[in-house]
Amino acid sequence: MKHFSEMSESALRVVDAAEGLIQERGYNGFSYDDVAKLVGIKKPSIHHHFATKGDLAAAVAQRYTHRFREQLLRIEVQHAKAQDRLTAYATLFENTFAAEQRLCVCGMLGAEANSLPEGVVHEVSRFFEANTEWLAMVIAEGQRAQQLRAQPDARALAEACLATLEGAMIVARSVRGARGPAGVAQTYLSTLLA
Amino acid sequence: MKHFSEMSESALRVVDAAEGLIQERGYNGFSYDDVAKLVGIKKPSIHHHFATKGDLAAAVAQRYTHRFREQLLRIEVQHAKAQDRLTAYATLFENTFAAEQRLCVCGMLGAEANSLPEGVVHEVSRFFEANTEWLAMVIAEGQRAQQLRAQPDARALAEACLATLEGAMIVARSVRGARGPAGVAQTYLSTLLA
DNA sequence: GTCTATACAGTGATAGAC
DNA sequence: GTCTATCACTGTATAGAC
Repeated sequence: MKHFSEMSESALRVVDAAEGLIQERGYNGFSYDDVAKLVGIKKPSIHHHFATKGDLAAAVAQRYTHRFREQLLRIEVQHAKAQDRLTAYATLFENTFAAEQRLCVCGMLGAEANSLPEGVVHEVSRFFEANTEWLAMVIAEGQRAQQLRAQPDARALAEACLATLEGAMIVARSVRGARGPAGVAQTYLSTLLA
Repeated sequence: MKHFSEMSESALRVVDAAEGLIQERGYNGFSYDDVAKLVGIKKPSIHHHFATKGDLAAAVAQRYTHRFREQLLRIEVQHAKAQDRLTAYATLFENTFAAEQRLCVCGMLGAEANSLPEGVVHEVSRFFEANTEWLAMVIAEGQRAQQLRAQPDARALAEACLATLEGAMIVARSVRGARGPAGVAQTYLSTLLA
């Protein structure tokens, strides 16, 4: 697959449109024609940039993961304490959700994983693994600095944290008045504090 | 909508098939023809039982919620301590997931909520609300009995617990070697203990 | 890089016979 | 309750001109 940094401007506009559609309706809920209408070109022009729908979705997931990792780095630089880093992490999900109840691209694709082309699932798994690894690092550091309770091991807590945020977006989508990911994460975070 | 207790045997076989398909591929990932093939009848016969796809999905969600509530009652009867009840609760999700990585029906539909007929979303929200309410009750009782930490309020912990389980199924679906809902829930539960 | 035209299977849904 | 036949439409994808 071509890396998004080498894509033409048109191709990137296609990725932009597809990303929003995946977050709103999922892989099985949008079509090449939906993308074409959003970008302002015709359906076969999309195929020129991405031969198959799976290629397009994989590109969306790849760029999403890349951008997410950049945000994680930025959080590491801007915040020193574990609780501040985790709060900023939750804000990433909250900001996504605040925009028209958009889901995490990989949360949506993860749910659909069993009906997705292999290449897409691979990109999704990379997203989850990168997030778990980063969270485990942050939590382990916080435990060593005695900012967080030392109790369960960092990797397990990281998995639980990621699952909580992904799940919170999904539940909040259909329950009127439910708290969004930031609120739920705050509850989770409070159980980790020393 | 007709209640499933008044449905014909054929209609129930249709609901069985649709339930499995929704858990595997989601609302937008299955068709009337898929259901017909599983049941062993033709496509228009499905329409005889459920006029629209939305009607069918709503019936699936309704029955799923009803059965889930029965299980919650059973847990209340069989287990007295909060931690045992919560572990049994997590086992419900684990059992679902253990069968071919099946998702919670309402977790899947919740992700797709923005592209679903209104009636389906309503049933999904009832599922989440019933679960949150039950969990809040169990947790509040556990806190009063000093089996759980008294720290954050029971309702917030209940929301976090539900989100964690729903999210854990989704993450585990695309990450090879990730722990399932039971494992992740155990981590969450350990942070609640007194 | 974009277009028109088109192939071809699948979609949810309806009509009407048995 | 199930069927055959069919509807109008949408789906992904391709061929080939500009």
